Amino acid sequence: MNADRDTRRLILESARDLIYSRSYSEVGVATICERAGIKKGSFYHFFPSKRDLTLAVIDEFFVELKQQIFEQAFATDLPPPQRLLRLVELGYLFQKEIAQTLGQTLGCPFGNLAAEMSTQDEPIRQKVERVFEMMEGRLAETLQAAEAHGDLKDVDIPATAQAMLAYIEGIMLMAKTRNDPEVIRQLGPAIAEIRIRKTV
Amino acid sequence: MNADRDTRRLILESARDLIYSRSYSEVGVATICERAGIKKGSFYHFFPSKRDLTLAVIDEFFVELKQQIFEQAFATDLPPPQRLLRLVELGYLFQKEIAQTLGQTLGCPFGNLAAEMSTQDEPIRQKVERVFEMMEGRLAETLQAAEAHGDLKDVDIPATAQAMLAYIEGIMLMAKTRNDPEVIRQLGPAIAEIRIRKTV
DNA sequence: CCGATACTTGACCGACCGGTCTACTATGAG
DNA sequence: CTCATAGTAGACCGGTCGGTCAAGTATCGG
Repeated sequence: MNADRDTRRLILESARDLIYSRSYSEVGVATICERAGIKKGSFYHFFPSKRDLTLAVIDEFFVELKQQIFEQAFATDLPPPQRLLRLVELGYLFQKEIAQTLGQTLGCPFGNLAAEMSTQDEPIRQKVERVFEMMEGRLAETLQAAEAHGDLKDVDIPATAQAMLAYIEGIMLMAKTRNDPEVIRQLGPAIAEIRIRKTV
Repeated sequence: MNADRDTRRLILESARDLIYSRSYSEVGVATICERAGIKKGSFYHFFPSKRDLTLAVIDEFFVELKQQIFEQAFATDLPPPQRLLRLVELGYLFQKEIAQTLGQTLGCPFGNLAAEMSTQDEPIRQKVERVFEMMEGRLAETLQAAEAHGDLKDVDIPATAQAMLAYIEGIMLMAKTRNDPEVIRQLGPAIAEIRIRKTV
């Protein structure tokens, strides 16, 4: 009953790595089990289906990136606009490290799943949508703070947060398509320019 | 030798629709043949592999969208900045129409393929990269024109064009994820704010 | 030490995957 | 009319897909 958690974690981590670096459809349950060093029977003891595993992987990934990226990026030691630049820089570093070990730029794990699965699996679509909403919330808080500082006026904060997330996702997709993390560094700073004005 | 072209077109169009509305991996050769009303033997007479078919589908799609969207958007009857807004509006209308007939917002066909396939199939990745480069070229021309009008200063035009494309791709992905084309309308106009300044 | 429960194993399922092959037919040029 | 070639049909291939199942073992509380 403690190898329990171990096996579950093993499955979760091998699935996270494989699905992120390839795609949902390209990775089979057999491959996930092989990488985790377990057998299919064990897999289905912990997860009722490949889809449910994927739902859990999304949660897992979000917790991880929250700790590794968002909490650092949005720390209040810098003024709000510079937190946006730090977010982009951390995103770059994350992709850069992956590129150095795998030789490939993988982009955003949530964006990848959204693009592949949104029309194919409604629960996965909804889960990614919720992850995006949480990211937008963090961005909106930062914009709120900027407004309080007097750095921002007449801006529709939720819409601008959403636009900034869209821009980040776009940059990540371009980096993946070009297979070059430097794209993030070059395009990233323009995030601070994005504004959706209040419609009065 | 004229049913020839017909069959090829039939395959191309059914593949375009199916891959766009689902994904590369989710659509099998058998399904494409079924929708096209032909048999597998005919398929492999025209295309050596599913991948080669997909390469042809990308070309096909690009020609189509160039006529349906880009040529209209970038027509010189409007001043350059408004051409960007028209591009976004045409993108919205395109997604809206699909949403009305299919009940789903599909996003950008190239972005979808890039997200799914970039790490899996190098020729497909390169082809999508080239499509993106062509779009960036069109955007850069428009920025060039804006600069000539005096509407733009000290801007790194190729980088800004790339950033604008990233933003468009991001918006399309958000619209797909939320399954709502209105996202494009709400976030689109901020494209005109994006600027990457010249590093001197 | 017992019994229940958690966990693991590996064989197995039908369906589908991309792709091949042979035999057939339709069509064009000479 | 004839022959070569383009196109079509459909059975077939080994391999993989997600998922199941029965039988076993390890580990637990009592």
